[in-house]
Amino acid sequence: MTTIADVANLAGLSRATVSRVINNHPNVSEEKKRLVREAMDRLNYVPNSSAQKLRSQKTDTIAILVPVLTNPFFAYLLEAMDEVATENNLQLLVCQTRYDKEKEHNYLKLLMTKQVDGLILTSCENDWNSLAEYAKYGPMILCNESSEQVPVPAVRLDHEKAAFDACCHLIEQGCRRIAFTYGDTVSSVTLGREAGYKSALSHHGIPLCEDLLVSQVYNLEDGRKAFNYFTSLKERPDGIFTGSDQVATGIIMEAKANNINIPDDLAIIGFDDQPIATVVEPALTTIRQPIKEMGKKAMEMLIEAIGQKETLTYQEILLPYELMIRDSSKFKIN
Amino acid sequence: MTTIADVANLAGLSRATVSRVINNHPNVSEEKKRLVREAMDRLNYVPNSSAQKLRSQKTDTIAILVPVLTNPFFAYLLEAMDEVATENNLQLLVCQTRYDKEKEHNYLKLLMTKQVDGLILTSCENDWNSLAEYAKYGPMILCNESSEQVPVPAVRLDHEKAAFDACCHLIEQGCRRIAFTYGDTVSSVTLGREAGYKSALSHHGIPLCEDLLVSQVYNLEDGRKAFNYFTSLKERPDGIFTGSDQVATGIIMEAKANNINIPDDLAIIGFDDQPIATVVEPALTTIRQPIKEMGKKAMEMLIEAIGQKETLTYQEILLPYELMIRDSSKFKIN
DNA sequence: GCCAATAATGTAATCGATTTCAGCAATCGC
DNA sequence: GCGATTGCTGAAATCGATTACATTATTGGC
Repeated sequence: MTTIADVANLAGLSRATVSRVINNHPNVSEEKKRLVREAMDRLNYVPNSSAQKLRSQKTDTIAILVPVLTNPFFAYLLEAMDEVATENNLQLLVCQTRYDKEKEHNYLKLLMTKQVDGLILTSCENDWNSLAEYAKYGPMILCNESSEQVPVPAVRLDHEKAAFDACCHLIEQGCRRIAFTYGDTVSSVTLGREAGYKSALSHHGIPLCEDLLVSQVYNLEDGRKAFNYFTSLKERPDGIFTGSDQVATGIIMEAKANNINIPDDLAIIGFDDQPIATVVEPALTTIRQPIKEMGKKAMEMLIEAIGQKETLTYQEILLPYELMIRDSSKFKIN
Repeated sequence: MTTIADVANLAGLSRATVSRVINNHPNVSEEKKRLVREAMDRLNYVPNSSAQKLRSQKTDTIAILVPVLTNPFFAYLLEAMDEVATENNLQLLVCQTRYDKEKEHNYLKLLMTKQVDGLILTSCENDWNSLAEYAKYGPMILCNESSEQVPVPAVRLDHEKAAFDACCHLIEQGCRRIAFTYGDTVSSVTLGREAGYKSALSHHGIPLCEDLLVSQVYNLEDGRKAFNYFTSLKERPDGIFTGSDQVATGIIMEAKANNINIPDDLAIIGFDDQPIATVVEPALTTIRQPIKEMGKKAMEMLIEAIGQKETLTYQEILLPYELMIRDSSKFKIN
């Protein structure tokens, strides 16, 4: 392996000068610059980045924690973050937690071990206290999730309000037994949506029925299962607010396979407005999140935080959402 | 920041001993182990990984180059790789090239700068020669793509044969003017599929028509555009073999919006058998790739290559595929 | 023409770990 | 009871860069 010393020798200069050329320091004569460049070319030299990181105490790498990449919501979020990151010459370390506490813990340690300059959390399995612990070691931003208990800024949308709107829409369309499916029990996203769901019900004087709340529902396949669970109930729901377009799509497909009419027998609302929402038939009513802006904003905030070196505080940036009303929830009245 | 020296001081031992405890070396007495562990706990010590990497000359990190994460094919591939990687205590550096030559170059440099122990390429923008150049610096595996010109093993399926089968199927269903959409022009995937497409046509004595070959078609939206291009032709195709389920879905949706009957007016075949293939109506005929096995296999081979330190050679592992016949291509006859 | 300021370069310390080597103590075999 | 082996520990070199400081050469002002 060729090192900076080899280059210095070949160029007949000191390592310091070579380093200055690498880092574009001023005060290096053109003549020596040329010599160094030639030597670097001839030796096919590339600086060892572990050494650079160790010495300079920064990594130019940012960790993004996502539960899974196969959920398009997170894929699009990552894409947006990646855009901003590469513009700023930062690398992205993509970490899939798979909704696993321990995996998440391990990835959070990246901040402690100085393997990354900062970290963005898009979902959270561990409790907020332990998160706050990690936040001491380096800048961190919450994106999608949020908690007042953590001294960390958050970029997200108002899931409570969004869920409230979605459920009110179902009620206005005539639904009276509304189910709610979600993924994680501890996530702030879930808690917000659940609160919105419940307040919409009580706001319209509809009693809450625990049978209609289903957790651990993440993807298309889970959606199918959820549908079958609901049809197994004595009193079936006539509307479902799901936490994801994938789930909603799974429900619709299984409903069709079972000759249940959507939306007349069962109205469905998804979340995210992913491409699949307009592919499935009937097209899915859903809540559009400004994913791109969310990812960009989170990354921008992190970059600023890294630059400033000040300790972060709790702060929330709420982004707008939009209820996209499509056929899966329409004309339930009459 | 607390270092190994701080721990050594507090424990009243040398740095060497602390290091041994960290790395689970034998020949450290239980007594000292305890002392070290206590000191580490008390100081909240975590080893600095840049220092570890520099000294040990390995990173336990693997770079995966994908064009985009929003294409589910790559998302699922990554998921499979991630599974094997985490089992082996390896980190994944996910790199999105966005079909950009320069970005790809930069990511390939990770191998030279020793930022990663190995690298998997799932698509390739640059020419094979320059790739071979990078391959000198560390182990590399091609996954999905392949080329005899690069001394690197490849895991993929036989795209030529798959495309041949797909097109023969269209022909058997009665299609006579078959279009072909693909993404990149230089990719080996495309070249293989194109060859299969052409040989299927000539095998059945169907003339090739350049109008029916369309490139730079990647996603749902591109699929819609492609459809509109095809309908603008004087002689429209009666069957389309696309390079991706996303594209095929876009075509189907736009066709429906234009009252074109699928498959009677236009038969469609996708590629990958992504979830969306069974969501769209009519369900999409497509070629199922064993994505999970492909990702796992590629990662396993890379891990082995990293262990062995031998120079790699050209080698191909072909995985089986399956033509999933669904409604988008059925019953064209009569 | 002299002194101060500035530019260009080198020396050596440093980042935080791992690992070789050597030293010492304890154990073993006979 | 003595030499050989084994187990445990520390001193110091090392990985490959960056950078504070020192040194020398050059320029500028008056």
